[in-house]
Amino acid sequence: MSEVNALELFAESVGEAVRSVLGKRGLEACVEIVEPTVEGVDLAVPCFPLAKAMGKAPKTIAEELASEIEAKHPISGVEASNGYLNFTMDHGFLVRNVLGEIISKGDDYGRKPPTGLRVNVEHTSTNPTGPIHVGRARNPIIGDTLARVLKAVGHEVTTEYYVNDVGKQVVILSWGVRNIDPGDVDPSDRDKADHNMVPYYREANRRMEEDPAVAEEISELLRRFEIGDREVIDAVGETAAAMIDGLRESLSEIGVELDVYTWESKFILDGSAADIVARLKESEHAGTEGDGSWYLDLKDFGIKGKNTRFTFTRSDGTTLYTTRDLAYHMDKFKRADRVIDVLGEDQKLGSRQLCAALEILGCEKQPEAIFYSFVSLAGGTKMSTRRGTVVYLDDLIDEAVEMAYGEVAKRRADLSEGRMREIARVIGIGAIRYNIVRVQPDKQMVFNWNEALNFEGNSAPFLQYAHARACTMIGKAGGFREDTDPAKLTDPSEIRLVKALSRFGKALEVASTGRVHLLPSYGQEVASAFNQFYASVPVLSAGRERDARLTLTQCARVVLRNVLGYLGIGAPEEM
RNA sequence: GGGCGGGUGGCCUAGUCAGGAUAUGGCAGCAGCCUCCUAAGCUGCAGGCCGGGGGUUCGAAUCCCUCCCCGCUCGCCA
Repeated sequence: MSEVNALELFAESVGEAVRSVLGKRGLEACVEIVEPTVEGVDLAVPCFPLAKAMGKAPKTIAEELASEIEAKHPISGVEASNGYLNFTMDHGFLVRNVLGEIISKGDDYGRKPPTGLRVNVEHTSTNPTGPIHVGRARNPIIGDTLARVLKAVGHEVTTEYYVNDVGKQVVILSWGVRNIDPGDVDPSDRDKADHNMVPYYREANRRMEEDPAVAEEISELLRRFEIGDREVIDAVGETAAAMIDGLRESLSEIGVELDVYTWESKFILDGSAADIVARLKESEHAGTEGDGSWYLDLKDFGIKGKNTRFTFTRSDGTTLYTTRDLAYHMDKFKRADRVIDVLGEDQKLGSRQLCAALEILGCEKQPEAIFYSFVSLAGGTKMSTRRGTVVYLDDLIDEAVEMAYGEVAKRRADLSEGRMREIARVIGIGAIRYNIVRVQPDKQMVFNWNEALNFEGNSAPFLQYAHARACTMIGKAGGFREDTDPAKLTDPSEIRLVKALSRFGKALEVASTGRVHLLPSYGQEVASAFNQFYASVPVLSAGRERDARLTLTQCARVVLRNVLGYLGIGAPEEM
């Protein structure tokens, strides 16, 4: 069938039709085509901008133009309404093209051909000083979804975790794990590498604050670390690695696997951070306090405020976080054409400083950052591992899976225990991912158990349910012939569903520009349209329409499964 | 105090970049729908000065100005 998307073809035809009647009047106004908000219209052209040039009321213009435009394939109708030219798409064209395209492309429906562009997505990168908590959980979920969607639009994507194994917090943790007697701390609530270290981390912080000797010991470790003392670096690295193992397990639970783990200490050890320092010192924007510390003055780079300085070395000559991050970004640009960083909103200034410094270093490209606001607890409490005000991702997963199990057990007593557990995992974890990714990243979120565990309406289980329904129907059908005859798919619910399916490619494209929060709404739209179709017309017991309706069901199933897939959510065949 | 981001029915949320018709969905509420393909569903009802106030425009949730509230940030921290 057709390789060209029905929607695009239709939009082109509308544009041509309108341009043609305007051309007769000697007008070359650019034609604006909008998505209509009224029922039964597929595309609309507002005539308001034409009013001035034509010296007439928009309403009159619309009527005049409508009478001249001939509704030829694939346009089935043109109407004037309130100053708009309303176009409807030929039903047969729509149905045959959309269903035909889905059948011929299968799981590739909506995907774009390879672009050859290498895109590096850095996400998660949480400090290895504690388990992943819900406050930071947006990061892996947004990052992983973005990576999946970028692959869908044809890019070569690498995902990467930048492990912060340098710095005070991880040194404190490492000190705690080595120096605190297990008897001095309460055991953790969960026997898992990352959770097991939490009590030591809290206790180490407490001791450091209370005991100057401990504080001095930790400062000494830090000094040795930063001048490149192999023994200290290895010890801290070992602690960080154990922590990362725990984090990786949690990430894997929610369907997030990263391709590359890059350790920050690498840039100290291989001298690239020192090289960055040397190059920055040459810059005309560089300055020094005379005590050995160096900074860049970034007032010419759009950094405002009373302090436009970005310090890149301490007075003892050691590097700072952002300096090492510069070395890291230079490294990433050697490996990728586009570099995307998914970062917490607290990194905004640092990211701008990094971009400015990259420019100073002569780097032609800039990383693209996606910032997200932190998730807080009710009442605005910030999540903090050290203070113990925290909901861990692992606990949220357990809770969601347990609740999903209750729901499955309630309605599917016919399934085996193992099968019920399996389905419950996919549903519970899906609910978490969906609930987090559905919100625009820069909007602050307050964690709420009821919402996080919502299994209805705008939720992953809603999509999964529609998908499972489609699967059972096809299973029960026992074979059918593909039929895309438009004459057999005329119910409004069928047309609505086909239209929803036709927008898949567009939805992926939009999501790939960084607006991943729009993909869940698209999925919701498809699932909702499918459920309406399911409720409005019989499928298995239908007469001459049976094959056509099963074909539509099959197409909806493909799209639903793939939307869920791009969201990193499983699509069980029964639930 | 400066910078950046957010403020949309009781609650959550889309739309804001590229201004257009009765502002998108969901949750909770109310009223219905399982002798028929999974009721995690469907149908209907109710609920809004799109934070406040000015302005630009034929037209503003969207653009401009201003004020208010919330978050982040302004370290030789990471």
